[in-house]
Amino acid sequence: MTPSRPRRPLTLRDVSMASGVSEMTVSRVLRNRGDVSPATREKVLTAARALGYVPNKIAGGLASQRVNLVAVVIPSLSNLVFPDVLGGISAELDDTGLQPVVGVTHYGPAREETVLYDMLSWRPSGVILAGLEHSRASRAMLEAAGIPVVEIMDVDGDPIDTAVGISHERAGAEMAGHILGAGYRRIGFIGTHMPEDHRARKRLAGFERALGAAGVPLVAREYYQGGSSLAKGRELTERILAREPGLDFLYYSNDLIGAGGLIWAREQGIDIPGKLGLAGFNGVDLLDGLPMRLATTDARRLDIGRRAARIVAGKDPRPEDGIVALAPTFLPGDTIR
Amino acid sequence: MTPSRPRRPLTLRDVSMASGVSEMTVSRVLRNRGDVSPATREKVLTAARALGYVPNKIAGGLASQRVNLVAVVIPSLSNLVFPDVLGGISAELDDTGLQPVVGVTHYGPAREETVLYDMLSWRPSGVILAGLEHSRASRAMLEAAGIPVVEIMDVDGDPIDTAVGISHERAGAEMAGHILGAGYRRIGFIGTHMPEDHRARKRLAGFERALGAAGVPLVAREYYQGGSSLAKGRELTERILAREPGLDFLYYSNDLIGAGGLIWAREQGIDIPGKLGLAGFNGVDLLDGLPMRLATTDARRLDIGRRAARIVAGKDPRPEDGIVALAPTFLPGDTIR
DNA sequence: TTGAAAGCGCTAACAA
DNA sequence: TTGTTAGCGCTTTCAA
Repeated sequence: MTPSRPRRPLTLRDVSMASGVSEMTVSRVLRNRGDVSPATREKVLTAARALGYVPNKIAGGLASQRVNLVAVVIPSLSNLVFPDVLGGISAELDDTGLQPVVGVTHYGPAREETVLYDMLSWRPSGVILAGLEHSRASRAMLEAAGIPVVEIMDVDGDPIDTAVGISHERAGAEMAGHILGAGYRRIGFIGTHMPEDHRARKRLAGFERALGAAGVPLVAREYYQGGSSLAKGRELTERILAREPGLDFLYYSNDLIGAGGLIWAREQGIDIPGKLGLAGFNGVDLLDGLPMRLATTDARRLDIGRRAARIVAGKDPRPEDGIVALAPTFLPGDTIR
Repeated sequence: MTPSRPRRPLTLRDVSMASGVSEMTVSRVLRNRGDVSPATREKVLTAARALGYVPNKIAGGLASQRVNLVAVVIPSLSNLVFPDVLGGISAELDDTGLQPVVGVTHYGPAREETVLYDMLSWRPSGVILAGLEHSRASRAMLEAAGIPVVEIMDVDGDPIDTAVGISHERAGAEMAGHILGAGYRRIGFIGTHMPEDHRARKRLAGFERALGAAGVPLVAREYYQGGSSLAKGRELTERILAREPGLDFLYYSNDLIGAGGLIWAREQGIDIPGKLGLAGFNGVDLLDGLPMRLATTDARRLDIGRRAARIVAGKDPRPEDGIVALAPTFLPGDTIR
């Protein structure tokens, strides 16, 4: 038999009355806290189930001054990379009783501020947020919150508390090394319109630095606005090669536009990787299965999520210097000779 | 100057003392509620900002018995379709003061139960969840919650409260109509291993029903486990055609495996859409830019998110029969002749 | 092992 | 327009 629709939400007191056990003891049973006799325990659980009681965490959180939430603040969900990071986070949080709550900023610092304010107002046990660049107000809020704060994805900068990620500067530089090592010399770059995307900017900086150190200039760049897609990659690749037909390598700021470029170039009958080499960034496996595998860098998304979660959960200690730098890994693919 | 790290979290009282205004009035200012003189208002805001005060929603929610959260429960984030749904939801919630909170079930009914229990314990103002199939206990919880519950994606079934989605039965049947209309007769199906994916199952049922009505049998099916990817699509397509070389059409349960099949078939030099036609499902735009555009059905993800959110937010009334059926839309592409 | 009292930080309702 | 009082539903603390 289904209990009828309640007019008033159920409270501990209802369970207490139904079971003839004090509220306090009901509370203990429902949280598996303290010693309760098996008999009492059974009575309480039966009553709670019969009523369909769901504890009120609002009240519980207020009374205990603790809330089992971890705020996770990321720029976007449609980016392919963040679902992986989230996967790592929730896998690692799973056995801790902590729950991730996700907020999305759409790469806007003002929006990030709002999202942080909203999340902090729930008094979470920790914060994981993408990037090291935040507004003054955001930093102030995080510092004042008095909880673990882990900035993820990037380690090129000054963390508020702890940073877990890769050095994008280094990822760019290492890719330059592989490209130069393969003998390419007329190199172009295709990426999102910068200011908001700090990590892409740092990769490009590292990339250019390493090229420069070898005396090779970056011959051309093509920027775009808005989301990444195969179609964007096609269009930009066509455009940059129209402008600079002599290019023999294209470094893309992500795999998706890189794959678009790859598809377009193959359609044009361009010899890849002979005449033209290509590389992307991220190492998304969604694209496995294309006719040719794009060279790229594994950005260690899953590991970043895991390590960040471990620190927030107190499974790992915060490192002295507050920085956990993972190694970006070059994935050769078929598009570098 | 930065305020020093607080030992004790700030409360309204701190703002009250710092500004010389009563707690109640501070509360009013911070919520823009009731009439407050501009002068008082200014005093309060200045003090709050100087201290770096962030209101405590736990306490607020308990006192007001209202919480501006909407629980959104979906099977997966890596599915490409759910980020779109979420986009629709948060776009529509944006000006309502309501905040979506996302929970992920990984297609497990038991996991769904846990997630729902956890979310309901925060006493959200409404619930949006994917699908019409839930455990007995989940249904009971939702019915007992006394808040708007919108089940999304699917309308083939009995909603707990309200359903917003497309009829997958109809989507399958309509696709069959287009395929038959184009003259294909030896048709195969490729999809995920069923039980957990009710919507794919319903599409297939509608598809077969419509084929059957035309006296055309479904010649072959190929199921797979685990996530979708281009690689999976290649592999399954190769396998089904090895088994049934005479097939002239393949209907895939999603665009990603369909695209994998498309890429593989082109590599084999198969004449598409002449010798072999292909269609997927969802209408994900991530894949725009492939050499050939896969025929598919737009599952109306964004609209579903928007309509669901409007109902939860009270912008739209709940329809009498509790069902908002959107029309799945055929997108022809280049893979049906 | 169980229970009683106090109070978490805020807001509803009412009073001034 | 501002302030006072009570209490939201739970857990902490202490006592039995």
